[in-house]
Amino acid sequence: MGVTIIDVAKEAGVSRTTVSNVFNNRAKCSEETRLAVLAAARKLGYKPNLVAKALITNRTRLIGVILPSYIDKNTLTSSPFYNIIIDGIYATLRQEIYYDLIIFSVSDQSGLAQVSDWIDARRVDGLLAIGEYAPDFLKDLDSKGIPVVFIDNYAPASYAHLSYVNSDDGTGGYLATQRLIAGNYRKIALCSVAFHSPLMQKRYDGYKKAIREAGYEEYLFEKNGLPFEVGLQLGETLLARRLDAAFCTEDMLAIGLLHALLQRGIRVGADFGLIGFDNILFSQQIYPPLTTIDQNIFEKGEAATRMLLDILHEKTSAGSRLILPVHLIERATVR
Amino acid sequence: MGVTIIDVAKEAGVSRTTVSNVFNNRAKCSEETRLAVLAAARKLGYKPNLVAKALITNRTRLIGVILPSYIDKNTLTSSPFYNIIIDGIYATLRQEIYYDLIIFSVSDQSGLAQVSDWIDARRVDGLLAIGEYAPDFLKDLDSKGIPVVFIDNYAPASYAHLSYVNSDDGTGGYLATQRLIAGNYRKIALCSVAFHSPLMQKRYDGYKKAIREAGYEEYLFEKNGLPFEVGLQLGETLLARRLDAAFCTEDMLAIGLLHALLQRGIRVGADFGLIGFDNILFSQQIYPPLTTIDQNIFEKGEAATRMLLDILHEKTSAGSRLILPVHLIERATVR
DNA sequence: CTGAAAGCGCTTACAG
DNA sequence: CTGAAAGCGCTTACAG
Repeated sequence: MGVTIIDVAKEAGVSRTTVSNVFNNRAKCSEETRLAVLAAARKLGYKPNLVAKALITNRTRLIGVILPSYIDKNTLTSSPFYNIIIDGIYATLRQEIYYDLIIFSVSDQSGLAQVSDWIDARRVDGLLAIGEYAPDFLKDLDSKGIPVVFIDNYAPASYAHLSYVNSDDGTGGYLATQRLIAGNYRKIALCSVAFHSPLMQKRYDGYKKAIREAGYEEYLFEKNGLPFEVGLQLGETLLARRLDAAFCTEDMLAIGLLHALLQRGIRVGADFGLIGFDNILFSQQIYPPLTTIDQNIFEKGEAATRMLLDILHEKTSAGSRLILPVHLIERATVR
Repeated sequence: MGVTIIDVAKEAGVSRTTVSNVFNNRAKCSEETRLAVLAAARKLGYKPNLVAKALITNRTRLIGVILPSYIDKNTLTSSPFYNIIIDGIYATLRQEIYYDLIIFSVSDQSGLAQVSDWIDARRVDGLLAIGEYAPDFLKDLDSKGIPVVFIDNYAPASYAHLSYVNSDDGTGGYLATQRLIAGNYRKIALCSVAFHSPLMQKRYDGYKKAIREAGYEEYLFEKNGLPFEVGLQLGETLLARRLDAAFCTEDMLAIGLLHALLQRGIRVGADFGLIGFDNILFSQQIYPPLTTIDQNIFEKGEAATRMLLDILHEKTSAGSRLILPVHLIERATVR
């Protein structure tokens, strides 16, 4: 530590400008000096200081990720969804040297102001945000002058500097419900957490459409809380109401429900149809494996990151929108 | 953006030193000027620039986390363990204002050099590292002059600047095996991935001890790969060899095995005893819920972070070691 | 209690 | 092709 560009310049017998040029391969310099600089740097163990570089260039090469963790303190633990997204983000970022991630975890709505300050303090180059936030916060983000790409949030459409990538949630809800109808189940529930969010409403729209087309009746079960726990509690309710199928708006909810059903000796698939949404890894690891709507979460993370990077490099403009396709994954919880 | 400490100083009619003092509440200044500075800052929308601050103070308030992802690109997705750790880290960090996390994900052993450069470039204040690494890399980390705290790595004991927090792995293996013996199973397998790592050897030691005390025979099944997949494949093998119980050195392995067993119509618990290790959230969400060894992963993340922070604040010295207790969680996969 | 000055390690016009 | 100089936004002795 402590060896700076000046030391390298002295050692190589050139100016610091030249050293800087070599390291950023900007101005063309003779191969001779280039080698001399590199040799001096290696000899001295010189490591460029990104902090100093960030100060002068006004670019930190830091991407902030905003995660809503007001649902539960243990965001990552309880939401497999976020993990896949983050894996997708990393996979993309790793291809660009020296872009790093810094995660801002929003513990509650009142913590939003703190996150806002944090973003300013760290001077991140861009932002990736997952999920829904208060309108004021969106407005605040929009005013920061850095690109932000949302995942699973339809609101950015009304802001000039916010972009988003979402999945085709409506079609997902439709496909799931249609499959249940095709499986000859009669009383098909829609189970949801955060039911009133725009995202869930789209999934509900799909359900509604399929139900109407079949001339069936709607059965809505919505409750707030941790998805798995809600699913667990819903088992009893659905059985008492004599439902024989359920489309759950997220996998963890379906997995909780599956647990409750299995516990009561129900033969899921044969006697009760169950479809989730997300296709998290977990959904195929449980037994019986869950039939679900795949929304390519990993690719969603990749796409959002690619979009942000493109905006940063001015290959795309802010305010872009992308909707990714979904499809049904047949497994064992539907006959 | 763009408003600096100088603007605030002008607006408040004081020097920048005073503004700096107010924001870091260092030197005592009159309440009057303090208020004036704060008012000016608010009026102008001043946000301190952590990058500039980091350059001058030589402290970035950034903690690096090193994650081994050479097992699988999708580290977070496939390893619930890491998520809990990271949640624990965040929970602790959030209590200290302006400490952030930057994650270095090691894609393969050859990527180690890159991670090393990265650490230097970002000038992180300290490091948290999870899992096992090549000896050369440990040596390299040790030489960086910043504190690093390991989780699940026994090697740091031989380095002056590396600390660690681990679980009582030996006792865990012992408790699990003992419980299986008490359940009257006769042929108890030990299933493991990364069997030759020091960590797994400790769990194996516990197994061995219990098996010997009971006068039983050892049955070792080890294979490298993704834990869940290995578990899935092991089902057939164990059944063919007429084993009637298994202690799996990690939950995801046990969950894969459980899946394979259920698929073959085995009544797990009644006819086959199964115990995992970790107590990830998943282990209680599956059906039947998994009997396992709880190692308090969340608290491990918290403890490691606390330790790092204490070293950073010179309340503890580098080279510390902490072993956390484990205990058996009774659930449904053992009779 | 407050201010003038030096400096952290880099980049970037601008000359030559 | 290479160098001298200014400056990014802050902190920190040191005077007063």
